[in-house]
Amino acid sequence: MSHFGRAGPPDITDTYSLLVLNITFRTTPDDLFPLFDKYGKVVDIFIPRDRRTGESRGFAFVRYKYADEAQKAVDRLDGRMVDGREIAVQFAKYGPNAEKIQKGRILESVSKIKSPRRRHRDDYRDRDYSRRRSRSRSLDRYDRDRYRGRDRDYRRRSRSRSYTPERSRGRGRDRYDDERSYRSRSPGSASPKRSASPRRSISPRRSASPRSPSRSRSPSPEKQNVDERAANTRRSASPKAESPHGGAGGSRSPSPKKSVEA
DNA sequence: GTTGAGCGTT
Repeated sequence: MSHFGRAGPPDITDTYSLLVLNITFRTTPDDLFPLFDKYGKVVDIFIPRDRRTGESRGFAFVRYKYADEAQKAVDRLDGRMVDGREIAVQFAKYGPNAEKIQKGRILESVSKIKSPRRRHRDDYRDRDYSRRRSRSRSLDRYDRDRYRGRDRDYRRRSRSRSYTPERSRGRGRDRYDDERSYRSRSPGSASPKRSASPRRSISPRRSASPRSPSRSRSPSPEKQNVDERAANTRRSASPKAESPHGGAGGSRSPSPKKSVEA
C-alpha cells in the first residue's frame, strides 16, 4: 500500500526532495517508488495533480532520507526512460511552502517558527490556481475558470474600496450577463456566427478583385495582382531554362502550371 | 482519447 501524499506529508524532517520532470500523465507514485527505492530509502513520493480533473501535472516529488542516496538517484534516474518517456530527476529548488531549499533539504523549521500562522489562504490559493495552468491545450477549457476567479477577486476588491451601488450594480449585472451569455452561447450560437462573418467578408472581395483590378486599391487585390505578375514574370523571365512544354532540358517537370498554383 | 513548461499535498 502506498499512501504517498494521500494523507499529507508524513515525515519531512531531514529529507531531501527530488523533482522528477517529464513523467507521463499516467505515471503514479507506485510506478516511481520501485525505481527510486532501488537507489535509496524513499520516505515519500508525491505527485501534484489538478484540483478539477485530478490528473497528474506531469512531475513528481520524491523524498529521500539521505542526500547521498538522492544524489545517486539523480545521477542514475536522470534521463531514464519511464513509460516511454524520458524523465528528468533533479533536486527540488523550492519547498512545499514555496520557500527556497538547499539541495532538496527543506528549511521549513525556520518557516514554522517564524510564521506559525498562515498569511492568507485566499492569496495562496489564488496564486496556486493562477500559476497552476500555463499552457497545454486544456487551457482553452480552463481559461474560463481563470477568468472567473480573477473577475471575482476584482469585484470583491473594488467593493471593499468604495461602495457604489449604481456602478457596482451595473458592473455586477454586466458580469452576470456576460457569464450567463457566455455559457449560453457556448453550445453553438455565436461560434458559427463569428466564424461565418469573416468568411463572407473575404468572399465578395475576391470576386470583385478580378472585376475591377485598377479601381481596387486594397492590399488584398494588390497582393494577388503582384502574385500574378510575379508568376508572369517568372514564366517569361527564364524562357531558356524553362520550357513551355516542359520537355527539353527537364523531363522531370510535369507542368509549370502546377508549380505556380501550388 | 488528447497536452509537455515547470517546483508540492493534510
